[in-house]
Amino acid sequence: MSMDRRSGCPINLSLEVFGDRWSLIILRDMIFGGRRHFRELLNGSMEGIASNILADRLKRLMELGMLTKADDPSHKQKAIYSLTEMAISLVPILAHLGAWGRVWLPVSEELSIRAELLEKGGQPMWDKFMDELRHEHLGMPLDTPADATVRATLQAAYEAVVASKALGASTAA
Amino acid sequence: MSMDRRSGCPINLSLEVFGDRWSLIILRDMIFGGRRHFRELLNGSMEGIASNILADRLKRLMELGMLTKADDPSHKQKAIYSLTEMAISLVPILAHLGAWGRVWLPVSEELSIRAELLEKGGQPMWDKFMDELRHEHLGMPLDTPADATVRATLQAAYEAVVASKALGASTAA
DNA sequence: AATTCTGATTGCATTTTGCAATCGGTTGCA
DNA sequence: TGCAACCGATTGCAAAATGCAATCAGAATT
Repeated sequence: MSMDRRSGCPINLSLEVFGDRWSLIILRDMIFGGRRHFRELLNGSMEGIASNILADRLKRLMELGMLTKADDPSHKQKAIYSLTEMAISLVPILAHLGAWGRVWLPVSEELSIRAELLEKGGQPMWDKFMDELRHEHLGMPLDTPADATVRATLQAAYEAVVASKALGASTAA
Repeated sequence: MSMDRRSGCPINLSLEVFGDRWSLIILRDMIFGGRRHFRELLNGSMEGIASNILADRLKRLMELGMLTKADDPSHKQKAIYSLTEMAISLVPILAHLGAWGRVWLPVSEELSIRAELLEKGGQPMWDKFMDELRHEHLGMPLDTPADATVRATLQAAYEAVVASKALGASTAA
């Protein structure tokens, strides 16, 4: 992954950050999956990222200022990766991207429910989510502490679809 | 460029469409630059795309349903590339991406003025722009014909910044 | 003491990219 | 009629990125 700086165009520069097949997947798993450790990202990735690519992209995202790394007090070898504000502010873009993909690409039902909810929730939901991420990753106080976090809400919806699909399959069989 | 279909996640599938360094640049030049021909895209590209990469991406974007190709009546060898609705509906994503890049990346002043105006214009401006693109590329009637198109407005702002920078440089020297 | 888990690194084959040269056909101009 | 410029690509080749499996050393668990 080179860093050409081919032009000062905002879209081009953004593409030089995300214009590969893994960087945004890693950020997606951190943001929506709540993953913070190397192994979580490695094994939890649905798309099966290779460890050398993961290591390379984590390093690159740190150099770009999207992530920071800190020692995990509970384990001398563990590193905790945190999102920076630069990465947290991608939430609206991810929401739009998910919404677009849901319309135009062959998404699976259970994996697109999150995108659907996030689209319907709109800016208020994105703001709440970003606030929660700032709390988790930057240690900032929550604006308005809520009983159900956005991530938990999305996760619950996902699991409900998976359960209903399993039920439908078993009754149909 | 392979088409893995690594997972049915909307973000992943979107990334399998845009997750490279050129596809979105080509769409940007077609959408904001109004380019329709191979040579226009080849020579007009600020980032200097190679002709084989351009040919490959145009083919791929057509396979994905983002572009169509038609003969140019004025020239037996010329092909006109048109955006499909799938591509036109990327305008809000490009607007967000530009806005994000403008905040977090070392954009140049003259190249980011468009992103700034597009961000300030918000959804109404995006809607108007998409309407104009549908007219240009799909032959649809304009909802509300306006004197100044969005593209012309953005282009004029760009040229004003270039001119003022040139003026500033000459008076400073 | 042995096993498992941690965040990586290494080697290697395959694929993709970037670059320059070139292709056969078309057009505009002298 | 000749000829240069232009049309959308294609080809060859070196360099870089990717995907995959094996492996690493230190730390924690059993």
